[in-house]
Amino acid sequence: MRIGELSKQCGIPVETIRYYEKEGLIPAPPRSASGYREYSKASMSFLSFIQSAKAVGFSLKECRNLLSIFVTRDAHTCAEVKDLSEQKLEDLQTQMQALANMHQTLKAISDACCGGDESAANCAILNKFEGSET
Amino acid sequence: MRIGELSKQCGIPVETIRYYEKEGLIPAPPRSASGYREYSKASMSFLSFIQSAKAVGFSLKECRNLLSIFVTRDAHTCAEVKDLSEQKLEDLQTQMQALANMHQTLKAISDACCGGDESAANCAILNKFEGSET
DNA sequence: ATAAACCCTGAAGTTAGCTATAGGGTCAAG
DNA sequence: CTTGACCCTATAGCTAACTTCAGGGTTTAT
Repeated sequence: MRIGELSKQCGIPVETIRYYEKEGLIPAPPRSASGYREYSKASMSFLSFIQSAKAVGFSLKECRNLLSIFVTRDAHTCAEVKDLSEQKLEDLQTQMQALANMHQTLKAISDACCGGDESAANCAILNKFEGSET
Repeated sequence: MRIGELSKQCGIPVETIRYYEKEGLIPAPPRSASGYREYSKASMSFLSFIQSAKAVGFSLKECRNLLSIFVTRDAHTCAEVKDLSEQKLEDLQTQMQALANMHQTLKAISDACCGGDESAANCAILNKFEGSET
């Protein structure tokens, strides 16, 4: 299968597949006589692995680590993999908490504003931004 | 006040202050005979405005808009300012929802793994990443 | 008067994850 | 046999928000 076909199958742009190869996420496939990449179905596992891991918040760098564990999984433990998952779960919660804090703060600021058609000369939101130690 | 002093007062690096000026967030201050920027206390309002707005999730571009409204606030309405706040509140919620979805998905995947010291050859997490349409 | 600490500009580098461009070779259909 | 779709490489560009660097002038304290 050539790169265009693989791209269609997994919904990842051709350039992105080549980019992943360059970044060492997926192995370089064999080439045809004319230099075209020739992929097997196994290549799709790698790409769907990346898609899945990205979808739950892993960075490409982290995907690369996960993939390298995956290909040598006999030499790794479940504990190791689960640790990475749980670390990421914590990351996600930390990020959610940060957003929640921003939301709460902004909500309080926003609620103090009348939102009317009068001039913003004394707008509570602008005043808060100017003066407070938010 | 020179830039180093201003930097110390508001806790923003000197380079960042110059960067904000270049990006049009803060007005260019007058210069001394030798070309040094001379700031007044009013400059601190702008910087703390930026800090506050950034802290609740506004991008620098959005900060620039907010600041331009701020400096001409007599010609703007509370409604306009509040609309921007509420839009940002929605943004934050959307981002939180996205993170919550990731967290939920990863939690389910992670929970399926024993986390033990045995080989990851059949690790549920790796299997999910490889095979599923998460 | 000299050294440390400060200031200036303009340009380039950083991170992440691509996307686009230039310039060229290959393959399949009609 | 040529046209269009496909493939290749290497390099540059994109966004965001800075940070660093190179090279040079100024102020302040001793």
